[in-house]
Amino acid sequence: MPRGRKRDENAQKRVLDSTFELVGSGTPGKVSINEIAAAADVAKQTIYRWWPSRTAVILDALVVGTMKATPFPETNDIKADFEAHLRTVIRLFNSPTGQIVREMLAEAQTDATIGDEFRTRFWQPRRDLSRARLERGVELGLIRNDIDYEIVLDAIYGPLWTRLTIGHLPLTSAHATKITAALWPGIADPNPG
Amino acid sequence: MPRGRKRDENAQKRVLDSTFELVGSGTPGKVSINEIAAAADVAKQTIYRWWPSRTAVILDALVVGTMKATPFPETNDIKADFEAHLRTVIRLFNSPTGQIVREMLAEAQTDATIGDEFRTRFWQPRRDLSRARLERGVELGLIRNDIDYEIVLDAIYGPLWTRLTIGHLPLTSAHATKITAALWPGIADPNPG
DNA sequence: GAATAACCAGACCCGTAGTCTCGATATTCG
DNA sequence: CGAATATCGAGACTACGGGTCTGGTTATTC
Repeated sequence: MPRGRKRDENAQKRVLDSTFELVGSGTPGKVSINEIAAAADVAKQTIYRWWPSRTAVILDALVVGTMKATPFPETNDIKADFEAHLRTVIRLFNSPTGQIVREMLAEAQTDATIGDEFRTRFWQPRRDLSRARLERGVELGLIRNDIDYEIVLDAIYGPLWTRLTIGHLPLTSAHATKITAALWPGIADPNPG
Repeated sequence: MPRGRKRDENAQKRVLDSTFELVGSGTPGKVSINEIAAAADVAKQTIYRWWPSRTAVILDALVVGTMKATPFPETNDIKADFEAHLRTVIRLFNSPTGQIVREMLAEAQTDATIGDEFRTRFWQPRRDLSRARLERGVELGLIRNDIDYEIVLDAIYGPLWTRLTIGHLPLTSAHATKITAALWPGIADPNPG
């Protein structure tokens, strides 16, 4: 048995919750570690004992707080599945989580390590799910077997990503349908079965 | 005639050049104003006399250094025009300019004012050109007249933007062709003429 | 030659990420 | 119980960057 005082799991949770709340609340400007510590009612040192940097805390808050937020339905209507999935992503991007994603993205632009972690822990899992669904569609004969998966995935998520990060136009759930509709002619198998 | 010493246009140019060079060189981490001042051989105060903030300097360096970098060819083959345009954008994103764009994007995520300026001075001009080209295609009967321009534009630039900012996969000029090919079935007028 | 405004150099202020110290509190083992 | 260990909170401290201010100098106009 390890000696010494036990780690306060509750404090850890308060840190992540406060981080999610503060960063996600759309407060203009960056959220400082001091603010997080104060909001979580925790000493700064306690944060740095368990996370290596401010950004690591935020990424954890993002991943933990989004664990089960973008499910991928699995029916035989793959197009409808994608629409439904995109709607959940859109809802996510318009929620506090979207704000946290933007913050992580910002950090990732000038810190390659953060970029790696962001991709590994947030981006790739969703993308892998989506790719698997495309592959399944090919098996079922619903999707052309000569598509370039990575290109199609970029085309699916790219529009959402662009609106989230550029903010040139709002992102509404109607876009799930519009994007799917725009892409499907190039994806659907013209000779199904 | 205004009294006093004239503004040193050359110093201004050195600032923008040094900024472009430093930020674009892919040096990991942020470039500080002190570094820019030193590289441009200019006093820090001289920079702040002509620009309101560090970010404003970088945005200026971006816009000035990219003025004529993404031309849009105009032939009767609109699809080919788009491919050519995308190739220039891809080349741009893979050049030092891409690094500067990422830096600006990062700042824009936590500063709405910067976001506005970035959109107005960098993003929208290219997008407007592109939209005009789409509209022309509709006039010529090459493009469906029921497309949602904004959705199509997002679909065109989204994949490039995603690869630049996420970096999950490399962005090569071959993507210009692939993206256009993937989108065109949903764009081209099925009954041309 | 006086007034003006830019220039360089560098001190200075302030806020933030991250470290360090210290005294208090849990927990385990003997 | 008491020694050893590891956490905790509080807050001082360092390092550094954005941005301001001061002061001495130089160019320009009247």
